[in-house]
Amino acid sequence: MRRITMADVAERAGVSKATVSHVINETRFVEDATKSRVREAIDALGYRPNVAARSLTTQRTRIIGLIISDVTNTFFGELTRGIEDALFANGYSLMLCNTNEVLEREEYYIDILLRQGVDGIIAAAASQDWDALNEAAKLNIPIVMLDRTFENADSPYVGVNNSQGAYLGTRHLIERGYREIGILSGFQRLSTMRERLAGFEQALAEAKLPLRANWRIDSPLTIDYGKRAMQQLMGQVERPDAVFISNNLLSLGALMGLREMELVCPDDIAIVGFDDHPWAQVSDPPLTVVRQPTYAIGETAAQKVLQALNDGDGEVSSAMFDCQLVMRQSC
Amino acid sequence: MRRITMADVAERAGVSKATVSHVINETRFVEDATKSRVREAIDALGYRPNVAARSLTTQRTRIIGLIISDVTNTFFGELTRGIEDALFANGYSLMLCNTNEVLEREEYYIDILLRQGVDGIIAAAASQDWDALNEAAKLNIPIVMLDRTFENADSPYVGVNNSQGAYLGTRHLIERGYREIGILSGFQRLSTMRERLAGFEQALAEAKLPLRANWRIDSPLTIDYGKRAMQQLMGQVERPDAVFISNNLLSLGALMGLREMELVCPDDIAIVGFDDHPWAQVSDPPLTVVRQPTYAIGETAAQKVLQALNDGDGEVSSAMFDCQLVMRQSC
DNA sequence: ACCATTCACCTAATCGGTTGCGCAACAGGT
DNA sequence: ACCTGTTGCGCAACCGATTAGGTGAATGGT
Repeated sequence: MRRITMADVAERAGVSKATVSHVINETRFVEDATKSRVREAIDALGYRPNVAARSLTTQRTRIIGLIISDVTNTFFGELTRGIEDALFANGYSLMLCNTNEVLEREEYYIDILLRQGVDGIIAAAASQDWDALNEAAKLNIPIVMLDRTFENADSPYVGVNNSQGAYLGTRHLIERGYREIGILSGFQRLSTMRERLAGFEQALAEAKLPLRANWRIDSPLTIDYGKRAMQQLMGQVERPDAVFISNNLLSLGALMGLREMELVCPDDIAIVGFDDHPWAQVSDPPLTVVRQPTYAIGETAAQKVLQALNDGDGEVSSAMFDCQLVMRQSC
Repeated sequence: MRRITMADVAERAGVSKATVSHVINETRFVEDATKSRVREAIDALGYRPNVAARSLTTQRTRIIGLIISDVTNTFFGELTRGIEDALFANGYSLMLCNTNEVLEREEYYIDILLRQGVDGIIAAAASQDWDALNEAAKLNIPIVMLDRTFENADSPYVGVNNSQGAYLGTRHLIERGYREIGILSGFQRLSTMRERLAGFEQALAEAKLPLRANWRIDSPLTIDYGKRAMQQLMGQVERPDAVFISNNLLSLGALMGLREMELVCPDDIAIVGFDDHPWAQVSDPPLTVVRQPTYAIGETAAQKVLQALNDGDGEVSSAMFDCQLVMRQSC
């Protein structure tokens, strides 16, 4: 059975395709009688407009591309949900590109999205300087940097004030009386990691506390590496008595690592993590963390792209949220 | 600056659009010399094929729609990752539709996906009988039911053997010596919940253990309801000494509920949960769970749609994975 | 009664690719 | 020299919508 096209509807309603189109899009006045004949025909035939055909002429797809590194991470899941809700509310769809933090895959996806003709892109970029994205920006398609950004990015950023967050967490450790403080972080090519380290260092500096080189461990942002990092940290003769952990997967891994070494938190080492997670409430011990308003970040990012789409050439501003300290029992 | 089209490339290479198209798609022999002139023109101009135009004639989009209820839930995140990886490997893209378990949103999305002209749909349906989906199946677009299915579904299913899993978990409780066993479950309109309840009941029956009506609590699948359910369960005068929990969010909520009541697991109540989660290793206590091969399920689901796409009319089979018991310390 | 508007809708070009059909040029056979 | 077959590629219709421009009928003013 052939697909039903606008021509079929037009014929059945006894009007031209143009009129059908105008009824559907409400782009021109059509008499009530005609309008309802068209609507009736649409229902009767079960007509569904073909998006590809429409996109071809309008040059718009009502699709937004999202590039993230790991849907599995609840943090990104929550971001995605915020984005999706906002897009849904505005009649846009979401094309999900999960890169598993692989650079080539990022570039490949950018290309795909451009071919696809997405109206905008929201990206949590893994690269430190993303030519592909900047190129896309030149193509005049709005881009929003999510969670992370990079030096020469010329697109608005939506995320948190990472240094403020790290500062907050570190200050908390200091106030609780810890003096020997280390940090588990990701690699410095990620803007988030640079900023969090900066906030951390600032807090230490203000308290005139030194940071020993071997108390700072940078590793890939996975549970497994978090475990190793913690074990490396605590395997040393001179151990810190507290640690700030810049990422939720690292925190989780760290807890596993401690458990394996039969060390207990916070007695052997206190922890403040970054990013909250429902399970952090029931972990052993419940984790004190710096929380980001994740859903809101996603929502805002989506709104920014849509705004750029609607406002035409008006510059779209960045948005930086503050973090919040959630005290539990890991310090 | 105007978009660059195939005509531009053709002109620069001194050939016709047809030839350019054939070079790109390798659909017809083209002399090496010509071929490289075309390729050179493509690079020089930075030409990118327009997907909408292509879809219009080929009637294929190389997009697969995924309908799930909650990207935030790591379980779905993992499924999504498996699906995305498989699609990526085959040059397909993913359109993500997050329904937040809202029925109208599901139906709306189905419609969107059909308009979009997706080549296939993978759906974790919340409805018990999904007319919209069956209708789509009639439209000849391949559909795969993910994780859940429903009575009159005429599409293949990819997921686990839920009753086997629940049976496994419940048996374990029985073998550990528990006799007063309850169950926290979701509503029975979800196939997964029906099947898990069945497996649970079978294990009890075989051990000639009764199930008290008030030891079975069905609730929405959220952390919050998990908490309430557990508190309701344990607020009774006659308490069970063990409970099987059919869903990971409920398990998490249950742990929170216990904590609030200052009850300890497994002393006051033993738990076996469904679905593993990295955090379950470091929770207090580490949770014994029935694990599903989540990533593989997603991957398989994607492969099934692709297979349906390639094989034409060959029937695509369902795939049912087995669950596995992961013993930790909650019982 | 006639011309100018306005109203309600139609015609046809267009978006950017794909693809069936056909053609010119050349090679090979007789 | 002529016919046939093959090789490599061009022509143009088509996919299904949008939209600028135009047309006939009805209305209204003088």
